[in-house]
Amino acid sequence: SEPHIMQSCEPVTLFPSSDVVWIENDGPDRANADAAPLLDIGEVAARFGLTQRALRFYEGRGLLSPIREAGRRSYSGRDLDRLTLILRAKKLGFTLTEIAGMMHAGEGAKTGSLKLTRAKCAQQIETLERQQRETDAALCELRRIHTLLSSGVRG
Amino acid sequence: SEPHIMQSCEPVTLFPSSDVVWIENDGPDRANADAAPLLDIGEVAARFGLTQRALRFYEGRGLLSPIREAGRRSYSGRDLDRLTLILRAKKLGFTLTEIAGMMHAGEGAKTGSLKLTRAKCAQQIETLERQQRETDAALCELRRIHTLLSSGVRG
DNA sequence: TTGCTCCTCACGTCACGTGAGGTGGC
DNA sequence: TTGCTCCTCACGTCACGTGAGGTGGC
Repeated sequence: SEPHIMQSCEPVTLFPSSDVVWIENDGPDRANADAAPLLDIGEVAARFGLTQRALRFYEGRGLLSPIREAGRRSYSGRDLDRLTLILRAKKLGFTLTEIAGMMHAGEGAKTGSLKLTRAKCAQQIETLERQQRETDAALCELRRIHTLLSSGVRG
Repeated sequence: SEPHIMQSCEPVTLFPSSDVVWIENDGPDRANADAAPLLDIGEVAARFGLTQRALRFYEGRGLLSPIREAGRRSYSGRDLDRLTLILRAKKLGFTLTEIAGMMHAGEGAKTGSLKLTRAKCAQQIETLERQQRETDAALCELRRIHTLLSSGVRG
């Protein structure tokens, strides 16, 4: 019931002799449990802490494709697995366009997983490290200012 | 000629008995040097490492207002001072809307400086710290994946 | 009939990028 | 006339937020 838990070890599959990782979910059982009831958009939004608008937006971007029942979206276990993957990739800082590409590359080969190349991984690390340095510098400056405000000029 | 140098100590003025800081520039002499030649948008963009589009956009947001000479924008020393302030505040992670507010609050009181309250400063620190934690977690995971890719499966 | 949840446009936000078509002076 | 720099719309991008107006079943 808590999709936001911090995991210290996320499932990742190495593809032998290749520069590719497949990011996948730990519960390959849920997708098989097609007996599980379908969820409507309100339920999914609540469980994942998203807005309904976000879910519709992901669908518009081709990342999700729940079936329709009487015009309403109905999400299967497989849809929830995909959504979990999307959110994991988002946490890693990838754009929806990038995630769509990684999903597309996952289909056929290893359906239900995201294809992440070694080069892409390294590039993302560099991007986030630069961002980290910039935020560090900003925090340093802001803390200096805040210290001035706290310690100073009260009398 | 290098506007991007890292400064370990940026000029900040304390307003006695108040929870307010005025962020200002160290060169209050340049604004007086009105004898300095006016620069066109191409020059300013080149000197500050910005696009002309960005400068026009800041103007549209009311952050800059260079005079027009024969239809062309002409930037004074005072305009360059304002631009320097804008870029400093951007580095601290403030939005243009926030910067406009800080500039507005600076006019009349301490023209040519940005008004930063203690509360706003603390809030911004919290925002950046949360962002820092999220990026940290992402980097941790990406490095783990990258290590797997590097060390693993070559034979 | 009211109330709830869902639906589809479609415009707004943020900080610009990117042409499209036109002007002025060398 | 060509070439350069500047100009003003105005649409595109990113990931949604936010109504606007309408539907179906309890």
